[in-house]
Amino acid sequence: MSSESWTPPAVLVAVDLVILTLRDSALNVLLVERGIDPFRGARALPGGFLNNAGEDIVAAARRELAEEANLDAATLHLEQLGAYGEPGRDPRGRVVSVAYLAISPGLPEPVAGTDAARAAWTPVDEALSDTARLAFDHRRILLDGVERARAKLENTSLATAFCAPTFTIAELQRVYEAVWGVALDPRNFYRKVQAVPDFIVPAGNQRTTKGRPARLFRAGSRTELTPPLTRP
Amino acid sequence: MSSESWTPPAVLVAVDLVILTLRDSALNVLLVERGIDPFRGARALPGGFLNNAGEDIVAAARRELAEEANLDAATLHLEQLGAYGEPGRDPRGRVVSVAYLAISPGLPEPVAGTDAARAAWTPVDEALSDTARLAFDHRRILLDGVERARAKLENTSLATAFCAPTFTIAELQRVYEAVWGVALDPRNFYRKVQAVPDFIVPAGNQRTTKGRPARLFRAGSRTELTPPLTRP
DNA sequence: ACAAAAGTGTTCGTGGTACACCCATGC
DNA sequence: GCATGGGTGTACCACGAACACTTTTGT
Repeated sequence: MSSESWTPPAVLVAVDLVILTLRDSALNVLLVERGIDPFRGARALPGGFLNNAGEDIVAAARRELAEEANLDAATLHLEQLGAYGEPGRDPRGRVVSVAYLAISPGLPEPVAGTDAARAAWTPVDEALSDTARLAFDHRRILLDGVERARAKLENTSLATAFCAPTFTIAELQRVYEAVWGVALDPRNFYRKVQAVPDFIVPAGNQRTTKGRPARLFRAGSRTELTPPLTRP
Repeated sequence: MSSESWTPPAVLVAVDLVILTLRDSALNVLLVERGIDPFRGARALPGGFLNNAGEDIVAAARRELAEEANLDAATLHLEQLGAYGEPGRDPRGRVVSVAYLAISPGLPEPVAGTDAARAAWTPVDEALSDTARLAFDHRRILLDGVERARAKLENTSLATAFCAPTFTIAELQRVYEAVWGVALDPRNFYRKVQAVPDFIVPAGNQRTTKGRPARLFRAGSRTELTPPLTRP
């Protein structure tokens, strides 16, 4: 260690949000167009600095979720991805950003006249394309977020966080197919998810546009999936 | 957002290390006895503040690894666990700590007359016992680190990071048994690990204290295990 | 020879995949 | 009726658990 009179350097702490949802059976992420430098005009993940020195980091994430995306953190899944603190990631100075992954059901309106007017759902494939050019290291953070979601679909009930309070098994299947980017057999999927105790529980009937009406389900109490649903 | 003249609050950033190894077929973690307040005299994870505003966080982790544990980060596994930033976790003020998980092979001497003299390998069971009373939120960080290690044994070649450059399959099995806390069938384990392409590759012969000599292996190029080794 | 640990062969049951088939609705 | 999607039955195959058995060393 150094001498006792040495004091450690202070840095700025920000939060960034990877907010994923399903739109038209495709995985989408919420991006904002930056109104200020650096990276003015470029697209970026929603986020911002801590409000004051006493604000909890996850509280800051929830606040940004409300401010920038008009989403209620109480109703959706929110978990930390990690800290991104490379020197030089922000040209303004030393900023350490704590990234969070949020999963939102359906499509709660592509945000309207709120503080979040500049926010727009963007297909993940497009956001990660070479032409997208996200601000800062947000491409890296988005990649990590998507990978985290992919992995957690296997072992946890995270998929239900993409769905409305009640959903059909086919809707749940579309979550897996969109996030994993694969096609699954509906008949086997149907039995597989019901074989996991307390993963999903029945909740009545529904009729769809075509074909036989599907049963409705709610998310059950089980959070860890045993056995896991393995991707092909 | 607030007015443009508002400046975000600065906080202190620290790194904490969960360094795991195997000693006598038991999972151990490196703990240091704190020489200064707060929590003077209590045991804590090795760690410290960033050296200066330009230091990369993972570089700070590597530096602490060398200073406090006399370990070379180039030779061992190091990955981020996440950020721990609850207000009040450090009585000195607002500190956000970025925790790292390090895996070290064998037992590179319980550290000697170095800067790390106060460091000691401690069985994880003991470190997590109710009487241990780790400083700050280090019990939580240690729990997360152990759980991360457990999970990654299934899907990655992390287990080889606990082993010397060459090792026998029985030694590799002891890693799994110690980290998972279960007993495995040696015969099935033997074939299972060899069935994963490039997980481990042969490297000559060895004789042990008793019984038939075992073949030696090195870690292969494969990092993701497909199929995974599932814990019973 | 005996003990101990390494390594092999084989059986059995479970669980996933593939796919044929039946059911319930809208048109 | 037919088309469409929901839901069921079942045969097959692969893989893991269990365990008898053989091999190679030290003493």
